[in-house]
Amino acid sequence: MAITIRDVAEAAGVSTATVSRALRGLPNVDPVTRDRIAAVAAKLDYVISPSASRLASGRTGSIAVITPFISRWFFSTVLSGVESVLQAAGMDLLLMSVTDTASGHHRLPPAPRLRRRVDGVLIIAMSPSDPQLRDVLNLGMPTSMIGVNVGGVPSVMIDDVAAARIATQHLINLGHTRIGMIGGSPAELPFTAEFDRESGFRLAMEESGLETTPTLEAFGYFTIQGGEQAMTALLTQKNPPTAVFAMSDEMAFGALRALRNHGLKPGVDVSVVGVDGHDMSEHLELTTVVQPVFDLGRIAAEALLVQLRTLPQDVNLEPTRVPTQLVVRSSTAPLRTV
Amino acid sequence: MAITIRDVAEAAGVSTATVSRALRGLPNVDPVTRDRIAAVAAKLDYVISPSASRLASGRTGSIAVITPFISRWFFSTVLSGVESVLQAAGMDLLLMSVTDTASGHHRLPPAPRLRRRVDGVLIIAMSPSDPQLRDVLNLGMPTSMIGVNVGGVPSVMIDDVAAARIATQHLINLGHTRIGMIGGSPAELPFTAEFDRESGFRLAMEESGLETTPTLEAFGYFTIQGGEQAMTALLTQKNPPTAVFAMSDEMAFGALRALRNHGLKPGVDVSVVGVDGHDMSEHLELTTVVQPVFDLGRIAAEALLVQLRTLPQDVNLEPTRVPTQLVVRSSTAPLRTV
DNA sequence: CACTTTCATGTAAGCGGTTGTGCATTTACC
DNA sequence: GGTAAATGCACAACCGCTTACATGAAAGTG
Repeated sequence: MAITIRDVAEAAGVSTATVSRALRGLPNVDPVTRDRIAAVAAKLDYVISPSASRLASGRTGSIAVITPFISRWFFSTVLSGVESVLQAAGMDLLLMSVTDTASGHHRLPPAPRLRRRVDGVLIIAMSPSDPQLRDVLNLGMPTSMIGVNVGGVPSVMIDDVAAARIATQHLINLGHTRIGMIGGSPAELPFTAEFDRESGFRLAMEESGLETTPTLEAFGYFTIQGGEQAMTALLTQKNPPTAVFAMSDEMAFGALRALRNHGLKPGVDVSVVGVDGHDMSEHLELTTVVQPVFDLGRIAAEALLVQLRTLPQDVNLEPTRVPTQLVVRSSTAPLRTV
Repeated sequence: MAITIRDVAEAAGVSTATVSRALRGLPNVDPVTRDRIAAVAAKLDYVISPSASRLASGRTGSIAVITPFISRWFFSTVLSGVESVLQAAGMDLLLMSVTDTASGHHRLPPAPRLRRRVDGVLIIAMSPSDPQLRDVLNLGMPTSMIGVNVGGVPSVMIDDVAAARIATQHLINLGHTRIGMIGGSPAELPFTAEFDRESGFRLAMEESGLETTPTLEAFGYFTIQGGEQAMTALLTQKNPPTAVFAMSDEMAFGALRALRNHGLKPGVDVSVVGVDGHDMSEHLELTTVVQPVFDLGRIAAEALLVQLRTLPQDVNLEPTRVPTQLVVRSSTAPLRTV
């Protein structure tokens, strides 16, 4: 049916072995022969059979990307960065989400679907304590992680502690002392970012001798809706905060909305700062700590490719930290002196 | 090294053929034998080699998803819907973007990378006249498209003409007569949606005996930024519109921002309506024609799976239309009588 | 010039499954 | 009880490529 390497070999008057070597650019092939083979292959419109190549070589030429969400801004932007690198490298990108986007419940665990199927795995922001993550890591295949800190596995991330600290410090510098926090969730499987950003928040508060009170902390589940509810909860306190640190821009968006619903102006009545550098943050005038999300994906993918060509003992296990930047907009402003 | 089907066969005292049939649930296997084989396979922790299976059977068990963008809301949401179906069906999802997200220039065309690699292709919102799309369709493999209308190829989409017409009619019903439009781009490769939404807009205007003037039409390139610039251009006309139909929510967001920058209030000074039902549209109080984006992906993926199990002549080539719904929010309001 | 290297290519044994064919052994039927 | 059909399973030929090893020729060496 389709053209095989044998057809090319016959047409070029060589063996299939030579065709295989010539087409893959291996050494020890006469340049003249190589050109002839290339010409014949092109004329016959030959394309290699990936299945056969994979079976024979043991390499799949594909990478699995495992992510808890596909359509959320952070995840799709990371994915975009990953894809740009893998496409350039000629690698296939297998996309697998870990949770059911529609119903929220967990799907088939990814680990069994990975074995013998991909050369490496790229994991986006799963919880370090997620058993599914453990299963994947136990596979022992080349792995690269984004925003997850697990010892002994290469990863790339921002310094979440520093990011949260800078954001909080910014509020403190503006004169705020009653500062609230909108976190992720009280669940037992926190993301690395969630954990670290909380630390950064507390650290900044402590450094300035400010108190953190549980009543000024709420959970927004990293969604707009959740952020709105969290902010509403904070605003209905007896003594509401004058400024709020939200762990993500999307929660901050919700917070801004809650403010508006209460007739309050962001930056005037209550300051809000987020973390992410979401596409819409500029549009909504949100002060935020911008992280290079596309680059996070790009760098992690590149690290994985390097890993595939490197001896295990030479792999860099230290987390790669990428820089962040505080971008101040009108959602934060000096505390109004009453 | 790894456990093969032969190991399982020996341990179970049968031939590899029987193991193969048993594990795949094929008929003509004694239930007792099947159970024994399943038990042995589980005990040995056997996983099939996809490469070998693919080579032998000719089926790859994977679907390529081709999309011009990964991180934009519409595309990542569609992708999410696609993924949910393919994952449930045990199919591998190969993600390929067509344009270089970083630099904007075109990458390797997808067609050569598709041959012998996937069982089917799913295409999201490419231009019907894109030569790359032609190349892919010429491959003659099972294909399903989302938001693209090309004769003879199964597709799923909303009725874009109707959606635009309803949105425009809504503005007309509110008493507006000077109605502007923010379209995609003046490029020679319009998306189907772009083309049809323009038709819908003109149709609604004509039906009501209203004039469309080129000076009240601008291009927003389907981005927030572009929408903002387009709206700014419209506002600086001698006789600016009192209402604007934007072809997408993201452009509408930009339009809202432009209004704010000019000290104008959406719904009070100028009404804005979009199309999409973007996550943020509720948050920004944008009136919009909601389309079920996740379902678009889900339905297209299901149609593709059906196609893989159907004779070519039985494939439904008529575009599947999914319903939309106008959601009215405060960005649109009756024309202020001066 | 005899001898060792190097280089270009061929030979053939896999890689790990799938599936058409054939052969017993049951089961069904009259 | 004899024949026909159905069932359960093994045999073995692939699927299309990769790669260790073999081979012969050309090039380098003292």
